[in-house]
Amino acid sequence: MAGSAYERVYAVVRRIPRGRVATYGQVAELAGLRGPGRARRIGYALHALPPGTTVPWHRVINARGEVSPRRRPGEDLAQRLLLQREGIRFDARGRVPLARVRWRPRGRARATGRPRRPR
DNA sequence: TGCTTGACATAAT
DNA sequence: CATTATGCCAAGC
Repeated sequence: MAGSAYERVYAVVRRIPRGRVATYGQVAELAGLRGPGRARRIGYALHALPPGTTVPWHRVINARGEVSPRRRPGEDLAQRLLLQREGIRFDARGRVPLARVRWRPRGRARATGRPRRPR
């Protein structure tokens, strides 16, 4: 039930508006999981989603602005089509301009389009 | 109970 | 800018 790390992740993904995308790291941070490595769990959580879910999992992509290459060929392609269907354009390299389509949650948390972590 | 894999991220080359 | 190597944590077997 609610309270699980997965539920928090799903809750965040559900807030992603149509036509916008979020990165795994961004979702992880918004879900309360911070730091490197947590992003990996986001993919795991989404993969655990049951069929027929209402969670817009396809709006979650990697930090490169690219659809993560998955083990099953074709799945990533389907994700790309879903995004294109929402008005998101991909360039020849299969990447999306994150600066333009990245979801910017306001008031709820930071993750403003600023680089996260100075080195 | 312990090892391997994984829808990633970051730093280095 | 692309690729390679390493780190992190949890779930699956």
